[in-house]
Order: sequence, then C-alpha cells, then structure tokens
Amino acid sequence: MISKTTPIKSDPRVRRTRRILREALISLILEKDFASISIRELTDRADVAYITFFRHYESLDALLMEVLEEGLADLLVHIETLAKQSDTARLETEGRLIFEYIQKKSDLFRILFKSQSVARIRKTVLKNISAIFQKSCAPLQHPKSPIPVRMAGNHMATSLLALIEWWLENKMSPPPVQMGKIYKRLIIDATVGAVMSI
Amino acid sequence: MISKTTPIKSDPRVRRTRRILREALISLILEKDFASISIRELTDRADVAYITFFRHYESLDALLMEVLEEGLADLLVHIETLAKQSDTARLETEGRLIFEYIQKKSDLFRILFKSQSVARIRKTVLKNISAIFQKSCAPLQHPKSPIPVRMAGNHMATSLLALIEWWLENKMSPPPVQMGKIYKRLIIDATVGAVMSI
DNA sequence: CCTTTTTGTTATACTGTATAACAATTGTTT
DNA sequence: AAACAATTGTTATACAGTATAACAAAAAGG
Repeated sequence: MISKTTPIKSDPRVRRTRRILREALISLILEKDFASISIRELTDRADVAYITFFRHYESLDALLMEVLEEGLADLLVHIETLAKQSDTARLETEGRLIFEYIQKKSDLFRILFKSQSVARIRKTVLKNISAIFQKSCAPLQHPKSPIPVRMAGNHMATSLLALIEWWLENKMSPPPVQMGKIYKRLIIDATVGAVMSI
Repeated sequence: MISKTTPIKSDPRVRRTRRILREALISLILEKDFASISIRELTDRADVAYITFFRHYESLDALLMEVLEEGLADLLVHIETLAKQSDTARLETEGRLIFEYIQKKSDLFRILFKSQSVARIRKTVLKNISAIFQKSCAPLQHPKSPIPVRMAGNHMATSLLALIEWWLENKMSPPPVQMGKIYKRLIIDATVGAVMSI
C-alpha cells in the first residue's frame, strides 16, 4: 500500500498518476461545480482505473487540498513582504505584484473562490494572512483603540480576499497597477487610520 | 402531490410537517456539519416517514434555503435603514441595533457562516447588502476616484459579514454598543474616506 | 359521515463509495 | 537480460444514500 500522507515518492509511476489526477481535477473543476464531481468521473477523465484513486487519496477533498496548497503557498510570501512595507511607493508596487501573481495563477484562485467545498482551506489561508497583518498592525495601534488587533487583522485579510474575488469576477479589471493603489488606500490606509486614533 | 415551491398551505398537517422538518434540520446542523447530514437522519430526528421529506422538499439544500431565508430577510431591513443614516450618533445606534439583532438570532447566523454548503445563499445575502451600500455610497464618491462604486459596495458588504462572523466566533464580545462604534469607524468612515478623495 | 388529502409502510431501482483478489504492466536491481 | 518488487488494471462485491411507486392508514373539511 502507498502512503496517502506522503506525496513525495521516488517511483515515477506514482508521481505520474498523482499528477494526472491533479490535472484531471483542475480541468473538471473549471467546467463544473466541485460538489457534482464523482471519483468515477475523475478517473475516467484521467484515464486511470477507479481503484487507483483510492490508492493515493482518501477523498476528493484531500486531492483538492493538495492542488490548492501546492499553488497557494507562495501567495503568503508575497503578502508577508508586502505587510512589512511602510514606504508608500513600495507599498503600491508590492500591491501590484500581488495582483500580477494572481493574474498569472488565476485558474487556481478561481477554484479557491468558486468551489463551495473549500471553505476549510479558504479559512486556513485567511488565518495565515490575518496573522501577518496583525503583526504589522500591532505597533501602529493606539493603546486606547476600541478595535482589537485580532479584529483589525481579520478585517484586512477578509477584505483582501474579497477584493481578489471581486477582481476575478470582474475579468481582472482594473489592471494590477491600479489595484495596487486601491489595495493600499481601501485596505491598508483605511484600516491603519481607523486603528491609530481613539 | 404537494407543490414544492409553495410553502404556504392551509392544511395544518402540511404546515406541521414542514415546521418539524425545519426544526429538525436546525437542531442537527448545530450539532454536526451540514454536509454529513442525510435525509434519513433528518426524518428520523423529525420522527417523520422518509418519503415524506421528498413530498415537501427537493433536497436538503432547498430546506436549508427556506430556513435561512425565513430568518435573514429582516437583517436586510436593518442594514437598509442603517445605510441611509448620515448622522454620526444615529449611525452608531443603528450599528448597535444590527448586532443586537444578530445576538437574538445567533443560531441562524452561526448556520449561515458555519455550513460549508451555503455559499450560494451567503452570496445572495452579500449581493443584497452590497446593493444597499452602493446606493448610499454613490453620492459621496469623488468623480475622479480610482475606486468603482460597485467595488466599494462589495468591500463594505463583505467587511460587515466578516465582522459579524468574527464576532460570533469570539463569543459576541465586545458587546453590541461597542460593535456599533467599531462598525462605524472600520467600515463606514474608513470606506467613505477612501472613496471621497482622488 | 363521506370524500379528499396527507402520511406511513413496504418494496425496488439506481448512483456513488470503498475494498478484495488476482492478473498485467512497469520500474529497479543485480 | 533476467529476476524481483512495486504499481496499476480488471472484475466482483458489499454498502450507504437517493429517489420513486403502490397501497394501506390516518387526519382534515365539508
């Protein structure tokens, strides 16, 4: 039996099968809703035996998780470097880089927002982003502010994800340059302003 | 056969059955995840014949929809009266009323946020709230603002829902009075400020 | 009290998940 | 190149959950 928790295997057959299954799921999920996809449908698309799926993944959810985690990991890196900026010009540039990155991997982000069944994964991403913002927000906080730091972090994180989702639904317009500016004003400046005063 | 699209029926047996099914779903959904609830489980809990469910609803989704729509309708009314306010004092009071209302119907809102399968319903609620904010935001908008009105409305709506969700997860603390103030500053003032300038 | 409607009981078809046993194929090692 | 090990494919089967049909029992309304 193959370990279902260890995706890294030296056997080329295993790597091939897992890759084919991932690709098949992505192609299916961009066509129809995740909840309506069956394992049989997936293995047919992947041209792989039905039972082979179970030899690698516990469920479709687990496969989807692998697909998303694979691609979403470095979004956090982008946001982290961005959150550390305090210089206005650099803040806008880093904001632009985020939206350019999303543009490049838009298929993946569409899946993250479209699928109704990835709420759990989305929540994990949210928690990570929120933690990053909290760190950069804490020193700016007014000591008597009525807004808790955790709340401010959550506000910025959810706002960013919502902005990204809105942008994807609107055919990625306006372009990243302008989105960088909007991001700075609507999320960073606005929240920091609300948090700095009493 | 009973019409599945007309919930209002004079027959007391029908009203009773539908009410029992709604209550059974609520009690189940507060115990476990919606996705893991089967129709058999529901009818057992409701002490109703299995087939009776299909005589009234097309799917568990449809039943959940009815449960949520029933209770969420007047949240929109609250938000609408709130969005029309421009007076600072009244804005905070109306904000407080929203969170007091959520406190009263917290079970319902927990379901809205908890269930992974209600993304569609949540999206409908979001669209409605967004439309309300857009209307009240449009006249304040600077003509040369880089932020589209639809984006601002979406930002305020998602922020409000995220704030409510965060609040429920944090045992409804701080109390509604303070949440009203936070709402005003973090969502209304911050967004209006971002939208008014160039 | 009699008719209509709803609900319950039982049986059945169907879809999708999950696993087992064994054959066929592919990769690795000597 | 041959031998061995691991993976994949084929076929069969058990099982849970959805969905419907036919008929009996119960409840509602005139």
